[in-house]
Amino acid sequence: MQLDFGDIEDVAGLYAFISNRAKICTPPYKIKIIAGCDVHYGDMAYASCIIYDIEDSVVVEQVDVRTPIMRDYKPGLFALREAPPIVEALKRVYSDVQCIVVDGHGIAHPKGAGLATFIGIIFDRPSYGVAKNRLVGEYNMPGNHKGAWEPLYFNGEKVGEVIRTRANTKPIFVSPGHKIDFTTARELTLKLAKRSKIPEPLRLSHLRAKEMVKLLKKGG
DNA sequence: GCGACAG
DNA sequence: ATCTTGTCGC
Repeated sequence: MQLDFGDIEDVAGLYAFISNRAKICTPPYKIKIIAGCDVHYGDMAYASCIIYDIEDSVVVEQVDVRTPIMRDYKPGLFALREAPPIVEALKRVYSDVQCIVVDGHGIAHPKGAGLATFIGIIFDRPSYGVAKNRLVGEYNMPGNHKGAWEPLYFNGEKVGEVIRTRANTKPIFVSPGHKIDFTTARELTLKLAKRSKIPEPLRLSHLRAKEMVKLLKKGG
């Protein structure tokens, strides 16, 4: 599959390709090992992948990668900028990852193909997205207690959920990327929201990616 | 034309 | 996302 989105000419075709292959279904196994991936930017793109054991609540592997920045950020085309660095990091993961969670949306996207969907299709694994802000869709504000949630609708279809993973804090937007269902994504999200409203693997990869920018700027 | 717009 | 310290609040 074409992974160099740097100079893709048929962007619409690529999004249709990814969107058409996205499947929403229940994983045939219990997810124990999950990968959280995030990217930060400096002179280059710094991607961090944290492999987390859900049952034992521990990090079992960590991968850092640095790649050139191929595109600017454009709402709706986030995956073209963010996916390449994450793909490079995930290719170097040794563990047998059963699910991938990324900072962004899954099918809750104008074309039904957000970053989480791209990553899920590329690696043919369950994936979902956790975003701090809405991109598309309408919803009602969930109650102010941990676990409260409301469906997110777009074009008459449910595309995600707005979940309160922590009281007195803005809810987050969770949507399936590929090979996962709403309930599984929600349960994983709530179970992994420990130290912050953000799922632990994502919170840690976020911190690590930010740290990399700081440490590897000039030399490294 | 105007407002919205993942990170 | 990034440029940026201390500070208010749970």
